[in-house]
Amino acid sequence: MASSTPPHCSLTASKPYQNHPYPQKNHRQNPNHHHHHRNNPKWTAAHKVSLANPSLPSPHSAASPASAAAAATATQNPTFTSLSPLNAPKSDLGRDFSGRRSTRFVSKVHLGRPKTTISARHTSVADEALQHAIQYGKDENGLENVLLTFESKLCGADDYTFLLREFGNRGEHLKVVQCFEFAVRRERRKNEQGKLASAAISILGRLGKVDLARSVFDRALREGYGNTVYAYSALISANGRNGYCNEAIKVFETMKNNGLKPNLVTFNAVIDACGKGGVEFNKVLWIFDEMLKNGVQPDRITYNSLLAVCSRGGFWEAAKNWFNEMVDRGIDQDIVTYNTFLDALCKGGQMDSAFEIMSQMPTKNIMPNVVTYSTMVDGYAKAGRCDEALSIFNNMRFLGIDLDRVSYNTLLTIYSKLGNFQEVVDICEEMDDCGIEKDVVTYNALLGGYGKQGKYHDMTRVYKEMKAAQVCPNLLTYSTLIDMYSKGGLYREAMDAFKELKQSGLKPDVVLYSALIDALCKNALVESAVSLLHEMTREGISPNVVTYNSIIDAFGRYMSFEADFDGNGPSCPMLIEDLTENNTADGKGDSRIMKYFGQLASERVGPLKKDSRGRQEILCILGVFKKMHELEIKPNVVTFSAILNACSRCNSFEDASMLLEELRMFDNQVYGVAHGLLMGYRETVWVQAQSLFDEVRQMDTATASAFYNALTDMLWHFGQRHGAQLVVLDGKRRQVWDNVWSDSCLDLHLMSSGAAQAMVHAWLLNIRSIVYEGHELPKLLSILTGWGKHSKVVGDGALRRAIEALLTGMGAPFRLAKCNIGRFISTGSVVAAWLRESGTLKVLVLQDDRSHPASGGIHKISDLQMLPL
DNA sequence: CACGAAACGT
Repeated sequence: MASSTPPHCSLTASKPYQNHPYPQKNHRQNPNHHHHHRNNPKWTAAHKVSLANPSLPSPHSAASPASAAAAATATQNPTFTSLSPLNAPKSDLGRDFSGRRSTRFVSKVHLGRPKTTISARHTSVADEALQHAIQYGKDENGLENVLLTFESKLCGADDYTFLLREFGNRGEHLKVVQCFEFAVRRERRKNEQGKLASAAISILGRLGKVDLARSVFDRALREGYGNTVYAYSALISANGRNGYCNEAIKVFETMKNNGLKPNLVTFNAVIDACGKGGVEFNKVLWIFDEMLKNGVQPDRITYNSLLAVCSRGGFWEAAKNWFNEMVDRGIDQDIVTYNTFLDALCKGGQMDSAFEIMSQMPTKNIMPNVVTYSTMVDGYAKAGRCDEALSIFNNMRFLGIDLDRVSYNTLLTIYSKLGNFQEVVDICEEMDDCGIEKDVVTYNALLGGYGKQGKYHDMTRVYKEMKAAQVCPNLLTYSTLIDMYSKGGLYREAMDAFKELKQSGLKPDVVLYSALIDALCKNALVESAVSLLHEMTREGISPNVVTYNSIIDAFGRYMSFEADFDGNGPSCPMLIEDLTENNTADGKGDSRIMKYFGQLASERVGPLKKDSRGRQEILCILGVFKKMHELEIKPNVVTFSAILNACSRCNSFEDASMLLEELRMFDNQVYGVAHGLLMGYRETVWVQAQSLFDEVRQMDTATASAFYNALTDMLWHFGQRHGAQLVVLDGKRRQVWDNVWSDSCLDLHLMSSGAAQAMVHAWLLNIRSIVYEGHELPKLLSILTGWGKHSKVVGDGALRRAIEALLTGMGAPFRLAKCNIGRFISTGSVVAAWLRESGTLKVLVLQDDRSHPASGGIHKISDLQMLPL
């Protein structure tokens, strides 16, 4: 195990669905790949690159998806640019199946423009039939009669296909089915029947009726006209566009097994399905590769779908490569290309690049539209740059671009998150005025916004309003309600929402379970949390990294790692898992969830309850880690922070080393830095530390500061105080905590206690150098600790007390401000005098308990046990 | 073929 640290750990892959794109597939293109990985020293620059850029699938510069694709192109399909004989016959199905085209038809028809200017393949009789169908075909019999009336005049599959599409445009899925059945009964020619089937499948797919699409397909197969590339492609697309990506891929495989050759449309549909379904990046590469090998030339839509795959996973570098590849291949780029590419950049946090690309659009004669702007607005908001988000939005308004529901929802989400509810109300009114109705996304954003601010009454009110407006709640709605109510301690309401969820027939997903588990964790009901973890697995819902992070964090928080050999602690749920294994009957899980709510509501156990179970719990947490490995759940930076925090709560090196060992299994680089600094091999690991910090800094400040806090706390806790200080200074330099210090003020409110203490020393040393350079200090000096908002226990002032003890301990002349208990103050002259005292420097300078000059040796965790505490 | 909503950390 030790020697096979998984290479797939990604610090930056914080989205659980985001699979790290390590190209298991790529060694074909890069035979050296595996060789390289195994033999590389642990912390090469190569590893760094793979961590820093989730879009780079391997340490190889040549193995980015696009260049992998390019390599495949170059080595396996030299005829890429020419039409290979393997290429399936070019079809115009792509155009034929386009819902947009038919929509355009409708508008043109309705504008009364002469039909001859449209490349319509249907006859005018079909138009007439449609008008009749709209007028008289309201019910099944009516439509049957209309169809019978026109039967003799309607001309083949093209006319019927036209009707199918028009019914589709009107959302009439039952009419689509009826019309298809009517038409196919009257058609003898197999290929015409096939056309009808493909059209019906595609249209039903667009309407979200995958089951109906499937039944049409099955019927087509049974009746001998369904075994065509077109029907399969339509079914793939129907599944893909409705999120049944695995099913889409299955259909794709079946199709090939039946001897059919996928064409451009098929591949486009499969790749598109992958993007929607969040399929592993490698799988997509593999399919794209297969496409090239089969001589099917990718077109604009293929690339747009590939870009969408990147956007989904945040693989912005791959997107960049593919975007450039399009230019190289002479493939036209359209507004969709740009919007998708921009979205990939935004999702990858590359806002400045995105802005640059957007600025170039007009020079390419592609004008940014409402989608472009919404994408950018959302990107800036997600990057925490709300000012810029709002200013982009105002730009869009200024340009007179018509706002759509999505753009309003995006804006609404921003104001909800900012807690600016006056704006939220105003926007809702504006939407009303424009006749844009709130949809489920709007309501979910509102619910989340009010909930996050603790405005549970408003949340309840909005939920009622939602139901009154007959907007059907979805799983996300219930998840939000349950999560928010639980966080607010309103377990009764949470339970009610859960009951409604059950009544609606929706099934809890991993997010909902994770929210419940987190609620249990936050109330120190870790055992219940772990047993719910097993419960969800039994229900067929796989936990992900977020689920585990909650639990690991709770262990770190509530476990005391003191050895306790009474041996009779409550048994660990992990260990009795098998006893409850056969509990899969439907409904049992639900009643158990109800039981957990009851447990939460009873408040018998407060968040301060600490069990002292020692070894038992160590075994339990090790079991949790083991399971995480078994399920191949990739940790992220939150996991690392949670493990480091747990280390800070260990009373012995031994326990901490056990946890660090877990860290090592997850990620050698993070382990290397944490362990190296802890052991005093700072000089050896500092370069690695720098590259690690570079990556951490790529993330948002909350995530980054959490990691810095956790690492520093751990070092401080185990006496590596100089090391801790170097880490916080690095964090300060990278602005992990904003505006930590000025000459007159040190703001510690975002810092953990170890980090804050190390920072106090650093700041005072800095002030001291000002004094020794002969400069005046500001009249008033302050140290802010806040009110414990960021403390593990809200309002307990742990940080304040730690700083107070620290200042007292070193005799620093600061006192608590009278009006603000989170603020220590002093005057410049008093502090300057103290700094000039002979003993002061000595108490300010921090030392490490352990330090080793650079020796370059490999240091094992077992070294820990050899050293004194 | 493009844009929007949820869980972990602070």
